[in-house]
Amino acid sequence: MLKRSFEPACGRWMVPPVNSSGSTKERILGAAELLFARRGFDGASLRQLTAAAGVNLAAVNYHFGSKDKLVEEVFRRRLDALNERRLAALAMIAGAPETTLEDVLEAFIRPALDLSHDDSGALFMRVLARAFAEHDDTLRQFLSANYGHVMRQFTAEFARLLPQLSKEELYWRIDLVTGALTHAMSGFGMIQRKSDVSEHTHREQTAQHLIRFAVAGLSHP
Amino acid sequence: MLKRSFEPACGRWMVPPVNSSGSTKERILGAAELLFARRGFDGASLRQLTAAAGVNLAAVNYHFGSKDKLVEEVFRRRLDALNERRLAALAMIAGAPETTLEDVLEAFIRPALDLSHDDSGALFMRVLARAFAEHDDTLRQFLSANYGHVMRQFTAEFARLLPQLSKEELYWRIDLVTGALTHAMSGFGMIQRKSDVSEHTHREQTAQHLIRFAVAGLSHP
DNA sequence: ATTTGCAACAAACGATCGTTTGACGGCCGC
DNA sequence: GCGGCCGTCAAACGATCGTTTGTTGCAAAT
Repeated sequence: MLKRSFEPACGRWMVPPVNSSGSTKERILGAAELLFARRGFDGASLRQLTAAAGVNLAAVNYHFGSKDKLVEEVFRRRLDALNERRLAALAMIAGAPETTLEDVLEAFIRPALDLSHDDSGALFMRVLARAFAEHDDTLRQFLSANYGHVMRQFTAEFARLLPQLSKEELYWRIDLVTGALTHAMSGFGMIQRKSDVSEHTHREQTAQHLIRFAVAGLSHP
Repeated sequence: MLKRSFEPACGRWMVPPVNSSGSTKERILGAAELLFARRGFDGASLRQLTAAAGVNLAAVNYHFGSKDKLVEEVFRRRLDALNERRLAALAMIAGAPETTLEDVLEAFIRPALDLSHDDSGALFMRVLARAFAEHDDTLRQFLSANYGHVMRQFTAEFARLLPQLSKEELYWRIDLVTGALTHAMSGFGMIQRKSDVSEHTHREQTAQHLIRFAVAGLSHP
């Protein structure tokens, strides 16, 4: 396949440094996050993955049952916490008369921003973006079945704050915001930020631009 | 891997109907577009691909040299024509005093819209969206080396029409617009449009929403 | 002390991968 | 008619894939 980025030297494929901390399960999940982000779900093999995690090849099928189940677990581990915090933040402001669009967007984006403060969390954002682009039916059904209610609650609040928009118009705009958001978030954990700004301020800037952009896109006449 | 959509019956994996028209090369390119869109570059194997095209397995390596070269050719075939039309449309309006943001966005989006009027063109939009999400270095370098000048010319025109924005601010907004655009375009060729609107009007609506959304996102205070 | 159960391991399984090979047939210029 | 090229084909190549197996070490329970 298209030459992957880090295989030139070191024999067949270079193995990221072994993360020697944590249980076997956690080491696998961490390595999976890294390699799924870099090479995709198909592109990352269990052999690379287990080598990077410093565990035996059979450990994946032992602890997770299959590669597909591992993929689902990678999502579940992050999304459970992420969406819980999103809903908590939304609950603080939903329905209040002084709530603004910015507040709702902040409630949605801030937890993702916090999550990506540690490196592996940032990698997960790229995994998530990849999943969106994959258009894989099984994966989409899994995500919509387990986390669809989150998007539904946020949509309801958007609808309250934008009563002038028809339901269809609102869906269109939210969909486009989702695209921009996914695109921006997937940039986390990349190298291409300006080297003179810290990763932290880069993320903060991203969030600020994203929120102002989304407000404009959602509420334009 | 994650169960793919169409393998339940028909033995191992179902083969899309053989496109019996055109040369071997064109049949391969057509089938590649379909399967790369559905299963990704890694996920689509040459055996599925050649079976769908109704050609021999060895034909890919004979006509294209390798699978990677085939991937590049899939992009080149569409992007050459697409970006030529984009630049032509831009040249008609660039620099003119009465040109609006909508005009420039229209020049960028309309050729993609026209391209996706035939089904395989629409599929290519999903392939393109996938490539964006892949973050594959080789593929990105190929795209930026061959078609980077297009984005540069459009950026220059955006800069002219939005003189109040700093260069950095403009880049941010264009990046976010790109995300929304990619997201929306990748929806072409999908099943999930409302069944009571034709594919054609669906694309037209998408473009209209997209342009208005992008104008708001680019020019907000 | 013995049994039970869990986790890790090397090794192998059959399947599928991208690619290469060598033979076969049709078409052209000579 | 005939040698040379070109496109197609079945078959095979070695590599790598996800998964399974059987064994081992070890700690808790009996």
